[in-house]
Parts: sequence; structure tokens; C-alpha cells
Amino acid sequence: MSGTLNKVMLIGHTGDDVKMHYFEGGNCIGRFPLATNDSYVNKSTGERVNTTEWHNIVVRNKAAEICEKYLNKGDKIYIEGRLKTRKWQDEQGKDRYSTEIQCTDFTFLTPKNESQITGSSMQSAPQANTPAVNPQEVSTNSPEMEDDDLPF
Amino acid sequence: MSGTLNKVMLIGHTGDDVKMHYFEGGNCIGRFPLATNDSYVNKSTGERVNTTEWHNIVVRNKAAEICEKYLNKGDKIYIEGRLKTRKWQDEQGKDRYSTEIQCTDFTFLTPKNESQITGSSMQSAPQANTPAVNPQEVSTNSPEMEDDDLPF
Amino acid sequence: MSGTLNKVMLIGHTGDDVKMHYFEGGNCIGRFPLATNDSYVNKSTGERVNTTEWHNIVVRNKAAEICEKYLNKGDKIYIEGRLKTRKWQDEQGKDRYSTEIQCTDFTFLTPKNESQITGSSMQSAPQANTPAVNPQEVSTNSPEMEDDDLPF
Amino acid sequence: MSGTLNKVMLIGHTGDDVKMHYFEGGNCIGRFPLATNDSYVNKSTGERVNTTEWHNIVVRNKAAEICEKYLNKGDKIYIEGRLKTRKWQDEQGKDRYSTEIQCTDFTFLTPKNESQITGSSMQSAPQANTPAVNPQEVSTNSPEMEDDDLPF
DNA sequence: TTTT
DNA sequence: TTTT
Repeated sequence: MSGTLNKVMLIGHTGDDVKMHYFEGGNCIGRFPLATNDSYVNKSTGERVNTTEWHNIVVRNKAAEICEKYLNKGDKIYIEGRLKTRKWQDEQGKDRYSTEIQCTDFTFLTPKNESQITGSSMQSAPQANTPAVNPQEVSTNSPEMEDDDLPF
Repeated sequence: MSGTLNKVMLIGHTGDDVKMHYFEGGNCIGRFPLATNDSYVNKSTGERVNTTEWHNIVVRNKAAEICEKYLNKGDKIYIEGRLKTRKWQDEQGKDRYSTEIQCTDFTFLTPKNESQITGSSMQSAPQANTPAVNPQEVSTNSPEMEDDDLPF
Repeated sequence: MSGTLNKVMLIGHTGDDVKMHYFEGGNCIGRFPLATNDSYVNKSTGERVNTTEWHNIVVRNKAAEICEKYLNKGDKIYIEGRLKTRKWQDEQGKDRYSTEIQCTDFTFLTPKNESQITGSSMQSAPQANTPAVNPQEVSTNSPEMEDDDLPF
Repeated sequence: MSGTLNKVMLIGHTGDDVKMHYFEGGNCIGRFPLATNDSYVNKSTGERVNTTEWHNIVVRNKAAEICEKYLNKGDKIYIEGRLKTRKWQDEQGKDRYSTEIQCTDFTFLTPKNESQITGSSMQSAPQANTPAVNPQEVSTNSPEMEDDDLPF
């Protein structure tokens, strides 16, 4: 609805493997943490301070499956999405809030041959069998505008 | 393909009506100019300089038709798209280049009741019959991710 | 530091007046809630669902003062910033998290003469005395690149 | 001036070294081409088409010098900037237009040790002596908001 | 002229 | 919990 914009663009490194959740009806989502770094100079002390910001990324359905398959812990990725704050209840029944980035587009930025294959990770195994299709850039949309051959 | 990003985001005012072009096979595009303003201080003279930048917006198919119908000269609009430089030949057969923004998303920012209806414009007439559906925000994608009701 | 990006871009309506906080040393911040709208079709029922997302905006120093002065509840504004999740302790000493958008740039999108002046709001009074300088677009950066007159 | 937005965000590979231009008064700019890739399926033939889009990047002053020093042909980089179409006259005195991206922010995305040092390039030599300061992310602004230590 |  |  109506004349607003809700857009997040991140480039960062994943802090963990993609955790998948499957729903009845065939839908699924994947979640993973993404780290971005900021740096500023503390005015009082004059020293440079490095901080890390962690973002909760949520990817859906086919995009989730691609991330689960080809995205490894530590990889660099570009994420585009929307901010969404979920409300939930803790053990005491108190309202709690958690802000997530619902991913709408992503682009792998770590070359395939540099992606870390953590030995213990089931999810990394398939990568050894590199797919015929390069999964580096995947849109979670079905952009009809790109699917034709108009002369412009 | 391949780990790159090409994104433009503009908020500006349209400088003219949408010009439509129809192709065989049913496709169409709409074109219109969009103005953004910059302002900077001239270091030598110390005075503030206001400049206007004109952008060539290209919208496709259904999105083009919506713009033609509801977007009036002077309206404010948010445009998201990709940069595309077209090559063409002038009368002397010389290569010329023209850079356009291929629109992938847009949001009308002028309230419907404030949009200027330029009397001479055929395209404005339908607006008098306000549509049942509010066309304020329209995505040119078919974002499957928004079309379901996953619990997150 | 280090090759990452943390960017948020929002267009929405403010849900309340700007709340100012002043610090020793002369710094200050302003906070206000911003609403964006999403809309999707529920696959099961087929009906369109409209949702509102609320964002916690934090503006600093001079930018905060400008927002306090000229931004009224209900106004439309473009916000650019960074995501930042603050950690705090609740009454039980439990860790809690709150995600904010640290504003780095903004642009007023409500024409000055349409901005709602809520009678009870002290902060709106100054707006009656419209400033000589139009505060519609303000960057919270000091963009050296715009401050000169290079020939390009 | 006034309620508009002109923003470009690109991730691509540089197609050439940075060409510097120095002006009287100490200002300088650097220019280099940036390639982004798009891919779409030709509806008639059903085959995937890969296209390359070239962007003219213009960087200023200190940012230009950093790019000249540390950015090598083929490197991947994130560019944020504004669209600017310059008007110029060709040999026949005819108006010609050229669209550029005036860079306001950038982030190197190629790890330093993978950046190609083209043997013949003077500009690459200094990179052998790696700088004490990591130049990976550089803002061409002077973001006052990041330079303090407010408690948020 | 880049890259995958 | 990532990365430089």
C-alpha cells in the first residue's frame, strides 16, 4: 500500500550456516546472521573504534534453498530486503520484539573457489559437486521485465 | 549473472507526460523525464547554486500503462531501476549514446487529489474516474515472496 | 573498516513528534517512529492484507534539531541511515535488544504548507514563523564533494 | 534543494586503471569505467542472454587519489553516487551528452592480496608496499555523525 | 575495457 | 557468530 518505501541493502559476512525451517504446504525459510562493520573515531580518546553489527537475515522458499546449498559461513554476500519487526512472547508471556531483514534479492560476493567448506557441515557437501548453473546472483522475485527482448 | 549490482533510486518530479510506444506482440514502453535537484556552495563566490538533473525514465508493459494513466506532469514519484546506456546512430551515422533508467519499481508520491490535471492531456481524463484500486505503489516485479502467508 | 555496507532507505510517515535528548558536551539526539506500509495477497484466502511496519529513527545533533523544528507528526519523509541494534537490560536484568535506524540523511516529502501543525505541540510553534532557509532536504554529512565547483 | 533523491548503487568490476586529472587550486578527479552484468532470457529463443553495462565513474580529490593508488583494473568495487549528465560540444559544435556517476562513497570488494598488479602499471607499484592504513572502505564525505561517541 |  |  501507498507511497512508502522499506528497503535495506547490506554487504557483509555470514556468521553461521543457513538454518532451514520447513512448513506444511511446501514453503520454507532460511535464517542466517550477517555481520557488517562500522568504524569511527572516538572524539574523547582520539582512537579508532571498530564495531560489528549483526543482522538477522530471512530468506524464503527457493532462495532459501539456494542459500542453504551454496552459502557458507564466512562468505561475503549482498543482501537486499525489507525491515520487519516480529513480536513474540517470552517465557514470562512478555512482549518481545525482534527485527529481521526479509531478503528480496541477494548476490554472492565470495568467489566459489574461495568459499570455506567447513568439513563438519552437511550443507557444504553438495558444493563439492558444483552445479551446472552458477548460483552467484539470484533474485527472489520473478522479474517479468527482464524476461523479454524489447528493443531498449 | 555474476555478483554485480546496478541500481538507481530517484525521487523527483516528472517534467512531461508519459510517451507510450507499442510493439508488435503486445509489449509496450513508456518514457518520461524526471527532474532531481542538487544544491552546493560555490567555493569561490560563496553562493549557493541550485542545479537540476534530468533523467530519462523507461517503464515497461503494465507498469507503463499505469504511469500513462495516473502519472501527471509535475507529479512527484519514487523510481527504482537499472542504468542502461543505449547506443544509436545520428544522421551522420556517428555513434551516439543515451543513458536511461529502466524502471523496476515505482511509488507515486503525489497525493491523487493534488496531481495536476493538465487540461490538454488526453491521458489525464481517466483520472477523473478514480479507479477502485489505488495505484499509488506498483511493483513491476511479480514478487512471489510477498504472495504468501508464511508465519514470519 | 573492511568492505561492508549497512544501508537503510525508508519513505514513510512519522507517527509522533520528535523526542529530543540532550547530552553533556552539547550533543543531542532526536527520536521518532516512522511507519511504512506493505501489502500482500494471502494465498489461502485470496484477500489483500495491508500491514504497517514501525521503525525507530534516531537523528543526531544539528539534524535532530532541524527535525524537531520542522517535522510534524504525520509528515512524509525520506530517511537514509544505518541499522543498529542496541542491547539493554530490562527490570529483571535480562538482555533485551532494540533495533534502530541511525539517520545519516533525510529529505522532507511533505510540502511545508501541508504539514500538520498539531495545536498542542510546542515543537510546531516555530513553524508558523517559516524559516528563510527551506529545510526540506538536509544531509547530516558534511559532503566535501559538493562544496566546490569543479568543472564536471 | 528540496525533496528529491538522486542515488546510484553499483557493484562491478573496473575495466581500466583510474585516469587522474589535476586542476589549478589543488583539486583533482579520477575517472574509470565500471562493468555490471545483467542476464535475461530471450522470450523468443528461450536462451539466456548476458549483457554488460559500462558506467563512467568520477571520483574526487582525496577519494580519487585513494582509488588511483589502490584500485586495480579488474577489481570489484561498490560505488555509491549521483547521476550527472554532462553536456559538451563535439567537433561539429553539436551538443552531446555524457552520463556519469559522481561517486560519493565506495568500498573495495577485492581482497588486497587478490588485486591484480598489472606489471606495466606505474600505479600498481605502490601497492607492493602495503600501506599502514587499510584503504578498503572510504567515504568521500566527512560524516560528522560518526565522529563522536554518543551513547547510542 | 571487467568479471563469472 | 563474520571479515579485514
